[in-house]
Amino acid sequence: MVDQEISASRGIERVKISDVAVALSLTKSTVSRALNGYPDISESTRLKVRNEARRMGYVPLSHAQAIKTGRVRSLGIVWRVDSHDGHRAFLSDFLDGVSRAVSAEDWSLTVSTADSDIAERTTLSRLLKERKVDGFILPRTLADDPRVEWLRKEEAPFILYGRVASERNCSWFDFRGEDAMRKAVARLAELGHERIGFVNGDLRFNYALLRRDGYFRGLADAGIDPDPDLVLDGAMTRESGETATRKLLELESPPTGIVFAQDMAALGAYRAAEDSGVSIGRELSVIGYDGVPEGAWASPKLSTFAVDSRWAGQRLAALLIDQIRGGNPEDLRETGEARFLSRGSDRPPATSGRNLADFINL
Amino acid sequence: MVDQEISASRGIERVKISDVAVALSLTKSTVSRALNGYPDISESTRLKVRNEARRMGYVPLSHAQAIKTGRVRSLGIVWRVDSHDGHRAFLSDFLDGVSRAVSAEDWSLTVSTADSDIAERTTLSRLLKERKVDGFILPRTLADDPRVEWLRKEEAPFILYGRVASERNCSWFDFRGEDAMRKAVARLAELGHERIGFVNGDLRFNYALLRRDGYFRGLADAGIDPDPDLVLDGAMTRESGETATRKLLELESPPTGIVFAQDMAALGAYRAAEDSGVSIGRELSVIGYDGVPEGAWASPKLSTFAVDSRWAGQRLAALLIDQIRGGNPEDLRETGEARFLSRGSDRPPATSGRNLADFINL
DNA sequence: TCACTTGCCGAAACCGGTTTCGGAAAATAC
DNA sequence: GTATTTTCCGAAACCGGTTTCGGCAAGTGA
Repeated sequence: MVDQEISASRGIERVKISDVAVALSLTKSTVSRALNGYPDISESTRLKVRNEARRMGYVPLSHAQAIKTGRVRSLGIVWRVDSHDGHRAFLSDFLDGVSRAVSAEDWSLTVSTADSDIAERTTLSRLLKERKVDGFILPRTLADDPRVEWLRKEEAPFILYGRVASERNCSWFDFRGEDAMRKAVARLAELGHERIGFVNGDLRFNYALLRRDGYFRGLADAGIDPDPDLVLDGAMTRESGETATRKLLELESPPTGIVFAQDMAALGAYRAAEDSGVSIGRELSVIGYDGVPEGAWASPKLSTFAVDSRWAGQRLAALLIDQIRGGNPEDLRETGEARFLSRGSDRPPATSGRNLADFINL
Repeated sequence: MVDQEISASRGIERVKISDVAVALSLTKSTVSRALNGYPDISESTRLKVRNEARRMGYVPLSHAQAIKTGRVRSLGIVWRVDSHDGHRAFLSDFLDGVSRAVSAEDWSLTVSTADSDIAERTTLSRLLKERKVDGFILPRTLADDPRVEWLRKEEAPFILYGRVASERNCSWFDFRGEDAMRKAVARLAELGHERIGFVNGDLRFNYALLRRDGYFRGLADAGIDPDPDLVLDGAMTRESGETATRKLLELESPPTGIVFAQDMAALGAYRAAEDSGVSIGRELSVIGYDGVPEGAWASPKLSTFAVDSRWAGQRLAALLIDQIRGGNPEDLRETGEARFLSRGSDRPPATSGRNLADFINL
């Protein structure tokens, strides 16, 4: 009676592994091994255990498991909030992808934010020391990323969103932005553009180096000599994209088409063009990269290479879990392709001999 | 020698509480109580322990603590990805706020996504059963939210982002959107508008009910009779905002100003206005709510009531931690004020006797 | 001086799982 | 029919902390 009152006031009692064991007249060690698929448990008892556990609503406490296994079944992400907001639009999709992959394996996701390098390092360190996570997904990969060396030293599993120079012992997922840039140049060249500019992001990021290479390969493919005046970098926001575009338009011989390494910068071009009385799509063609939703609301709509952030998150999480389970990091690398969305912002140059009819029959 | 090889191959050994104890010739129980501030430890040993622990780099494993305390020091959020993307822009700021508050207490944040009610319920249940989190932050509060009843039954701590009808035993943080709507109407009325429309969000959400009340109070304040034709709901995206605006503009006696419960819908008005040959800010005034970054890139810039999502996240996390530590849920409620950003989209009506000069001298 | 607190720490139980080890029963080999 | 595996499960240690309990030594009061 007293017991009942106490348990009533405490609410629903958790069912623990020993409860399942008692209900089946087994020991908890047998129940544990049955549920975890050990080979020394007969098929019949395994079934009995599994059914009874389900019936009783037994779910092991993850931290109780972790104390012996050393695994908390959780991945960590530290999201940088200090930089350009270009990537903000992706966060929702990206997290959704990670969450899906993680949930599919009954793992979970721990998210933190940081507004500086040291804050990020501090957070990584804390999550690792407290063992809140078993490994990290690292967004925003730098060309020479100090996190890589540090996490190697700490012997913490991790995977990069983006590739990196020092390849040893690294896993990653990345979209082949260089291919996209190359195709973007090819596209503009086919349309008849001969002066094609390139507005890159911050060169500290590895993707910027790759995309620059892609741009130059695109030029080479088309037999166009590169002009250093047409290449700018450091533009990852609308504001800086606007500035960069203005600069290019003020050249003696301005470009008729510009490839942007990032959509947000490309959207900045719209205002610069408007101010200069240049019409996007007619006097100035623009191709972006990322596929931000705003691109569909610009007029004309921004032609761009869209990346599937949800897919990236999903693959990153799946690959990292594989690695934590013992997979060889260097086997756990994947890349994906950015999908071209042909919309209104890329057209034949106004000064070109070709006209719209030619283009349509292309 | 062999030991050394083994420990070398295993890498850096974790320092555990017993290591600290041995180093100080104490027992681990003493070390534990010293670090956790028990009163039966002398000040001198407390200091010695704290210093030595720091020196040795001791950090307790969170799951090892959890097994006895029952607390994992982690909050959970299930983010809905199936709805309108109006809230996506906030996610980054919101998570940043939560993360800050949570880190300040040495807690962490577990994030999951869901694309339906049952998926959300399943995820909440799993996180709770496995005890991955000690409590939940619930975004997107419905007027009659089933999550509330369910979590009460499960005896899980939670806090709402948004208020709710059944107040018993609930904590929340919310911005007073109703005040903003009221002020928005007042603002338009002062500018001389007499026919003021209202485009609301989905009425299943509690904020929509509150904001509608605010709109009507604003009308009452200004002595304007409400006209049911001027009130629409269900618009939380650009598309639906566009449609709603079109409908209002097609009325026999269209509004000269519209208050939107959400910025994304308000931005849809820009396209509707453009198509109708109506100029925003001259023939049609518009005031939004949310403060999405896109508003600053519309022309004219969207006047709006901006909410500080980072602050919301911060307060929600702090209040929830208080609750988990034993605070009374009903004492843990806060609201905040949305900040008005006066920009270009609200002006005196074109047909008004007042002209711009009057407005400036207002 | 002796009884009685008080301050402070050690010993040990405990949390809820996992994993190792050993042994009984059943199956197989000879 | 006995010896030897094999199959399958129980017993107990273990993971790394926290918390309860008890007791020693020093301090206090009469």
